[in-house]
Amino acid sequence: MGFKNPSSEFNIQFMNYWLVKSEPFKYSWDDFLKDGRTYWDGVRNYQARNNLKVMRAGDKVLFYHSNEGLEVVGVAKVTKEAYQDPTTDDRRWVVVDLEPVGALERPVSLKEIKEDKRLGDVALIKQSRLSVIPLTKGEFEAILDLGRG
DNA sequence: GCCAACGTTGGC
DNA sequence: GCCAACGTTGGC
Repeated sequence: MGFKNPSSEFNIQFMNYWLVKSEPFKYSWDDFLKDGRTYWDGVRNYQARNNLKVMRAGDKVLFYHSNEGLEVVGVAKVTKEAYQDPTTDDRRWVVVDLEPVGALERPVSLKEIKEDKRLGDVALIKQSRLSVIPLTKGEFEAILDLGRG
């Protein structure tokens, strides 16, 4: 999404939207709030990695609790674009930095997402094992909408 | 705890 | 390049 002007550093970029998964017993939304900022490490899947690589500073990211909770709990934003994953020497893997924006007033469950017509194509449903998922603006806003209670 | 879905690996 | 075996993820 978006396009570059190759003749300068000027970079016109549309906002992109994402959803990332975390198992709350490993790294929860509360841990994230406490840290105030984190690098999103541990991605070891090429498709998810490719998604990390095209994230741009300012992109909005929904924070989803997998395995336990099974719900979207908050919104984050990208504060630093992809760089070498500091937890490995393997050059294939990258992280981005994320900062919390705010919790949803009400968590949005996987069940609700599945039941919402606007969200029928979300990879969260179609590709349940992918841990970094692109969303359209409409999908992102639909989830925020559900999170307003 | 089980199992489906899917990615990766390795033998051929 | 195919495919079986295996490992991992994540929902139930």
